[in-house]
Amino acid sequence: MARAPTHPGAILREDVLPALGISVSQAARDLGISRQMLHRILAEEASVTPALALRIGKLCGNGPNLWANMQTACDLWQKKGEMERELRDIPTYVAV
Amino acid sequence: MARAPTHPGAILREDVLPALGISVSQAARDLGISRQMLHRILAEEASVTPALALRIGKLCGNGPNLWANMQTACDLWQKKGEMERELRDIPTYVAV
DNA sequence: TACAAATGTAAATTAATAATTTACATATAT
DNA sequence: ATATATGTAAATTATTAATTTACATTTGTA
Repeated sequence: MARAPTHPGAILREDVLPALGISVSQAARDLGISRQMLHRILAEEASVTPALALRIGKLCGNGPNLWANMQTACDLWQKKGEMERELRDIPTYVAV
Repeated sequence: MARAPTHPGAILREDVLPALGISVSQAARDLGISRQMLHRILAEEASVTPALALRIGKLCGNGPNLWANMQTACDLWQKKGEMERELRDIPTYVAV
């Protein structure tokens, strides 16, 4: 079993905000979201929706894809755990 | 301006279901979702959530990533359009 | 030290999205 | 002709995202 993918909030918290040298409050203001929302992302409690990926991507200058893809990896990992039983019942059609 | 990314429903409709040779109703049964839901995906009206990407990935045998990533591309494209004004107001911090 | 601004969390509420259910009109195969 | 499948739509329910309000703590600085 591989290990859970890194949540984008961890990267923001550990690497990005320190590198930018701005506070959580300032970053939230810049991003145009509430600081509570940003706190929840940094605590890995809230997910980075497409809208948030676009905001963060603009702030950091590297676009939304990195953030959206990290979140997608987390979503898939989590759902896969929740859906184990249901997924077992889905057949796999093998290509002819 | 690049063109809108392909919706996963288009691939399902044009390529996958024909190749599998099963009906929409049968695919919905196999996937464990309502056929109305599958119809909406095929019509590119509903999005492929992580849960759906896992289901479709199991059915096709190639995993959820292709489906989830296609949907993410669509989500980002759409939101980017809706958020143009807000995104303009977000500054970009340039790395030192 | 006092006080103002910032910080971190939590809970309540509102808004947006996902999914099912019900319904109905049409088509297709036996 | 009749049962099964198909395609769509609308109403409802469930889930998730986001804001707002609130409060206790910390930090900088006058």
